[in-house]
Amino acid sequence: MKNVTLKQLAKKLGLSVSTVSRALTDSYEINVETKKRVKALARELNYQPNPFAAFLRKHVSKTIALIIPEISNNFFSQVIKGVETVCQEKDFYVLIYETHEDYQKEVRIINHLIGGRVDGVLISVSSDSDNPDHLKQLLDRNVKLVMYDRVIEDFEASKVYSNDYESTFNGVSHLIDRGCKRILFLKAGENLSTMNQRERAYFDVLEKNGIEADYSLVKSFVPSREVDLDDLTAFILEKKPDAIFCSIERLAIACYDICNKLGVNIPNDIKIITFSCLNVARLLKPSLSTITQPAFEIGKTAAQLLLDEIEGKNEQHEFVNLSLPSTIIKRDSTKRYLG
Amino acid sequence: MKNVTLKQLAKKLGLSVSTVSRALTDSYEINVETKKRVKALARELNYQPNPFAAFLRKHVSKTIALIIPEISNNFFSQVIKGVETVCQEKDFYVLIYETHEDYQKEVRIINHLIGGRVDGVLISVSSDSDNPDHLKQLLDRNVKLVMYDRVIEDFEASKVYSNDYESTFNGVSHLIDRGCKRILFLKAGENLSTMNQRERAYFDVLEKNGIEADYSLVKSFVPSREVDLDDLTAFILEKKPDAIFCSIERLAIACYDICNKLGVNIPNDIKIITFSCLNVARLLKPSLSTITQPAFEIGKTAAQLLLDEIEGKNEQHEFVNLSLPSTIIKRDSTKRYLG
DNA sequence: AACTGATGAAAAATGTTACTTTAAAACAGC
DNA sequence: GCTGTTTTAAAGTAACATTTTTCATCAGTT
Repeated sequence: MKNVTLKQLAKKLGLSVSTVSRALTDSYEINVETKKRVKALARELNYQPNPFAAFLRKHVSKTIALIIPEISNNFFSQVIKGVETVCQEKDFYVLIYETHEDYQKEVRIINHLIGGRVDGVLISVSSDSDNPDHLKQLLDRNVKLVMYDRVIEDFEASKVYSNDYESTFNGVSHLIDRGCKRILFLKAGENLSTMNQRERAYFDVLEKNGIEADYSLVKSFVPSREVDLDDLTAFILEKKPDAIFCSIERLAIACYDICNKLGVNIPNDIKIITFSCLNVARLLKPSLSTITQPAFEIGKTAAQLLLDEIEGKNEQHEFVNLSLPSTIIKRDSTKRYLG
Repeated sequence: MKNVTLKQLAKKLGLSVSTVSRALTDSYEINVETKKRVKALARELNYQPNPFAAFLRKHVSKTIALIIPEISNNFFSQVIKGVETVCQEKDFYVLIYETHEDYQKEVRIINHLIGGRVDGVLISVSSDSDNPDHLKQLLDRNVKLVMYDRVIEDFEASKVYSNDYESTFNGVSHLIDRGCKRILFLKAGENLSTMNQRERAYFDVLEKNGIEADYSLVKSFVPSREVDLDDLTAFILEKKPDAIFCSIERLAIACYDICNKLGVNIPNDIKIITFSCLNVARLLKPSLSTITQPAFEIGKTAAQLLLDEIEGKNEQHEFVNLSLPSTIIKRDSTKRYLG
C-alpha cells in the first residue's frame, strides 16, 4: 500500500498515532508546536484520511445515494445538478444509481445500500414500484430517506415534488381556452404519484368545463420502453383529437415526429402541450408549449432536507411535504392559429 | 447500530465469526450443512456485509469516480449512462463529481480521492486544466485512471475520445461544399484537447480549399459561463459570416436565438452546424445539422477500460488510445437554399 | 500411540477515532 | 522544602466489521 497513513506520519514524527490523529483534528490537548509539526508533514505528504477506516469508527460516511429512474433525461440530469450543488458545499459524496424504471433493480440497489454504504438515500421511485418494503428496511437500519418527484404518498418520509395537479389543471385549461374539446391524455407509467395527479387534474378540468369524460382518450405508455410510433400514430388517427396533453417530454417529441410525417399541422390541426425541461423548446418548429418543473430546485431542496436529517436536525421526525411550482410556458404549439 | 453483522449471525448460530464468514463465501473448508444453515439465516435477516470493513481488509472498494465538467449537458449525461451500464453489470459503484470547469475544484476532488475512496477514476479534464500533477499523484497511490473526451495528450493513461479532427474536417468541408466562404469558428475553452483538434481541422479545411485563414473569425468562449449574447451578436454583425461552425451545442442555440432576433434566415443567410448530442435537433426550426459524438459508447468504453485495469488485466501498462467516430448529420440548417 | 484429514475456533490485521492512562511538570498548602 | 493535587502533553488501547492466516480439536486410521 502506497498510501500515507497516520502510522507512517507518527513514525516519521516520533509521535504516537493517537497524538497525530488529534493534532490533525485540532484537539486542545495537543501542544501548539506539535500541531504545527504534524500538520506541516501531513501537508507535505498530502495525507488524506482513509474514509473507510474513519467510517468504521464513526459510522458516518458522508455519502448519500441518489436513485434515478433515467439519467439521460433533462429533468433528472438537472436534479442531479441540484443535488450535487448542495452536497459539494457540505462535503458530502453522491453515489448515483439508475433503476431504468425496473422495480427489481430498485430493490437490489436498496439492498446494497442496506449494508451501511450511505447515510441517506434520495429516491424517485421506479414506475412499477408498488411495494415499499425495501424502503422500510432502510429506515429500520437508520438510513435516512427523502423522496423526490415520484413519491409514495403514504410513506413516512419527507417528500419534494412539483405541483402536478395544479400545473396540469392549468395546462389542460389552456387547451380548452384555445377551443380544444377532444384532448388526448398521454401518460407514462401506471402507479406513479405524479401521473395519478396529472390524470386527476385532466378529468377535473373536463368536468369543470362541461366536457364529457372519455376514458378512451387516455393512453398509457411504459416509461422504460421506447415509444411505439406506429401504435401511437394509429391511436391519433383513430381518435382524431384536436389537442394532445403529454405527461412526459418523450411523448411530445414522438407526437411532433408523427404530425410531421402525417402532414398534420401543429397547432392548426392539433395543439400540443407537454411536461418538459427541454431548454430548446422555444426553438422547435413550432415552438413547444411546456410545463416546466423546477428540476434543479427539486434536487437542491431534497438534498437539503436529507442532509438536515442526517445531521440530526429532525429528531422529532417531522416529515415535510414540499410542493414546488412548475412554470407553464405558452408557445406556438398551442396557439389559436398559426398563419 | 441496528445493522446485522457477522458477529450477530455467529452468535445466533452458535458458530464463530470466521466460520460464518467463510460459509458465506462458499469456502471449501466448511461443511455443506453448516453453509446451508448460515446462508439461510443470512437471507432471513437480509445480512449485507459492511463495505467499509471489507475495504479495510481487502483494499478494494469496487467504487470508481466519474468526474464531469458539467452534468446537465446532453453529451455528459449520456456518458454517465454508459458508465453506469458497465458498472452496474460488474457490481461497481459510481461516485459522480462535477467540476464546473474549475481547475481548483478538480484538484480538490482528486485530493479527496487520494485517500483511497475509489479504485479508479474516469476524468474529462476541466477546461483550464494545464497542470496534471494532481493526476500523477493518483497514479502514485495506485488509483487507476482513464481519460475520456477531453484528454491530456502526453499523460500516461488510457484515453477514449471521438475523432474530433476528422469530424470537424468533414463538417467544415460540408459548409464549403454548400458555398460558404466566410465561416466563423466558435470555440469553447482554450486548453482543451478537443478544441485544439477542432480548430486545427478548421484551418486545414480552409487551406485545402484555398481560402485564406482569417484568425479574427475564431472566437473563444469560457465554457463555464453563460454565452454573452450581446457580445456574440456584435461579433456576428461585425464579421458578416455566411456560416458558423459551433464547437458546442450551447453556442449553436445562442446563434439560433440571435438569428431569430435579427431576422437572419438560417440557412439562406447563414448556415449553422454544431457539435451536439441534442436528440431533438431534427425538430428545430430549421432542423439543425449536427456532429454527434458517440457519448454513450465513450462512457461505456472508458468504464470498460478502467475496470479492466482495476481488475489487473493490464499489468504491462499498455495504455490504449481509442478514437470513436462521430456522426455528421446534415439537416436544413446547412441546406443550400430553404424555400 | 502417532498420524491424518476434516472442521471450525481464535487471533491478527486493516486505518481511524475515542476513551483511558501515564508521565511529568506546575503549583498550592503546610 | 516537602508532599499532595492539578494541569498539560502525549501515549496506549480498544473498538469498528470484515477477512485471512494460524491454530486446535476430534474422529478415525495406521
